[in-house]
Amino acid sequence: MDLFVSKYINKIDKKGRVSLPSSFRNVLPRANRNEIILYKSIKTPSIEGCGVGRLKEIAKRINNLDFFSEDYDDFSTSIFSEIVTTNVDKEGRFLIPEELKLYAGIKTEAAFFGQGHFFQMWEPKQGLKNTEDSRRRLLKEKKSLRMMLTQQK
Amino acid sequence: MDLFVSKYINKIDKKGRVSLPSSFRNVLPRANRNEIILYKSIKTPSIEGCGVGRLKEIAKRINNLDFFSEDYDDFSTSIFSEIVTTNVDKEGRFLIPEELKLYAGIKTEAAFFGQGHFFQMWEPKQGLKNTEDSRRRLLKEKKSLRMMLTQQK
DNA sequence: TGGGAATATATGGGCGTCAATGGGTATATG
DNA sequence: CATATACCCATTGACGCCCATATATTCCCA
Repeated sequence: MDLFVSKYINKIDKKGRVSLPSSFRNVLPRANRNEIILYKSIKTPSIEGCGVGRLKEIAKRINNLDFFSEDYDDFSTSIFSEIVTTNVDKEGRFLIPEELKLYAGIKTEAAFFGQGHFFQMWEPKQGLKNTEDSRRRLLKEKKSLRMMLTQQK
Repeated sequence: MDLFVSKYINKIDKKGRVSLPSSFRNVLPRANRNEIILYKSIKTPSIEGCGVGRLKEIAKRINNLDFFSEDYDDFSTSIFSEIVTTNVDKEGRFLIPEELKLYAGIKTEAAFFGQGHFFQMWEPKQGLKNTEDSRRRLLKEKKSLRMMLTQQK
């Protein structure tokens, strides 16, 4: 499986380390399995993460913008300076930068939610509430959910 | 990782030295890890920097402008004639030329902002404000920032 | 197929190494 | 000779690596 799926709740130890769920580690390419990138989610108080390969794609896209435009600077600043890279140790653990923990309200535990090509980290209670909320929103429009799930390519 | 990412705030000591963040040093090619180039940002009161290899890329960008336009001369002059090279010592520190420090209003601390293929140095408060402003501008067009981050290949 | 052994995962902690910072001294350069 | 800059050494705290354990999972063979 090369997608981030399912959810896990892991503890943060005294040193601030937290285990990246094993199934998530397996999504990372073998070459860069010891480094991930993290950044603040745009729409929610959560942290998003993924492998470094994705960052290189983003870099390519930004590089294609007009170098002398204001958009270039805005994207470059908002993305590259806000992204942090973190090393995953041999046991599969990593450190969440303090600023990101604050942003997500994470203290002693982190909830990991698979999102396909990336994953989210939430303060457990808020994260679970968010899943309920989004499920509820979807069910309000049952029709579109059914379409989404049954539609063939 | 071969890109300048994340942000750091480092102190400038009595002698005027400041540490280039370790992760930035690793972006520089092994061969020229003790030399970087610095120049005034065209659009903001900040200093931009990168490895010497990047010079060719800058030249290419400027060359893509219309040769007979006023912009061509302006960019060419403002950038190339203003570039200074600086040595990074064995501890990873370098000196910021006085003129550049004045231009950016940097005194006792410098904030480093990763920008992908180069980095920016700001007076910390101004730099943080600039990031906020950038993000605010982009969030007005939420769609585009989200696209940049999540779009697949 | 049942049960024990081997393996993997999440977690805890010791310790060496490295990054950021400070300062002394030699060397260069005008 | 005076000032600037590079090299050397030292300190502190953070982080990575190693080792250890408990629980969960998989494997394998009788």
